[in-house]
Amino acid sequence: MPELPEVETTLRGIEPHLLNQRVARIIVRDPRLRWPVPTDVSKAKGQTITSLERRGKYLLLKLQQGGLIIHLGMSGSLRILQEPRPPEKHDHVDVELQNGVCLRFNDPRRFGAFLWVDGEMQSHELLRNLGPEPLSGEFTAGYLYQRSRNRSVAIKNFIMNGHIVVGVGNIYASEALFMAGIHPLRAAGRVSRQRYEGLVEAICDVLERAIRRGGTTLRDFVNSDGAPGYFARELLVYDRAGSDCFQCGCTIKQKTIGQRSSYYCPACQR
DNA sequence: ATTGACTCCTGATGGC
DNA sequence: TGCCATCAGGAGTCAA
Repeated sequence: MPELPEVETTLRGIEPHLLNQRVARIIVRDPRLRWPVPTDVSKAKGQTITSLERRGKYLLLKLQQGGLIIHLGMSGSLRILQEPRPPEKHDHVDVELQNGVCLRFNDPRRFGAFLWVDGEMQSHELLRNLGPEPLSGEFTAGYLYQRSRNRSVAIKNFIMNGHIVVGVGNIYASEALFMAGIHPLRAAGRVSRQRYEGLVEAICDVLERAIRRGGTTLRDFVNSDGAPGYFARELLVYDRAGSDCFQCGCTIKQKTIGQRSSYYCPACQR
């Protein structure tokens, strides 16, 4: 479910409640996530949370010694509870603070992750080989152009590949390709340098606007207050199959690309 | 090295 | 009401 804007929204929501706070204990009700929640997470007990960061769609909670990696998968969400509340269905993990606040991880589909790292977090296997942050200076047309040479993979899959660039998921990939006028099936290696300029601009623009709206809620995304995001009303193509293209008026198409639904305008995107 | 298919899991929705 | 098929904001893993 959550892409970069939704994870960023979650981070901004939880950070003020967690930063510089001490962990009282971690309760694991159901360790069966994407990987089993390790018993090591109890090492957080008694430690202060020294920083919270986002890397792609991963949330990093750094402690004095080690840290937690949290990924929301398709259906995960984090909530801040100011006072104790009985757990509900799929509330798999709680991080209880000594001041009584609780960070609660809920994930119906259990594709998310809740992991412990002993040493430097960025050297963790899951993070080590990730591509640049799309909203950083490293993410440029030149970079995408160079990485894409001689590659036949569809441009939509290419920009959704976290080893190329992090954080761009199924919604924002469709949106950015529409904004840049690029057909989602076009081979990444057959996109010109100039059109990569437009694509980089589109990716940054759509992600920044989505963050401002608190992310996209299509079905079940909620922020750390339990509120939805409001970017869905600004989507140009995603989930609009059969509707009129806002740009040219012809019909938005839906096609499965790399086992994911993709939306595009066959006239505007080439 | 790249690629594409498969997999994990629960819940919502729609057709019959 | 029930039953079944299909689909869903991710991404690691495997085989070719």
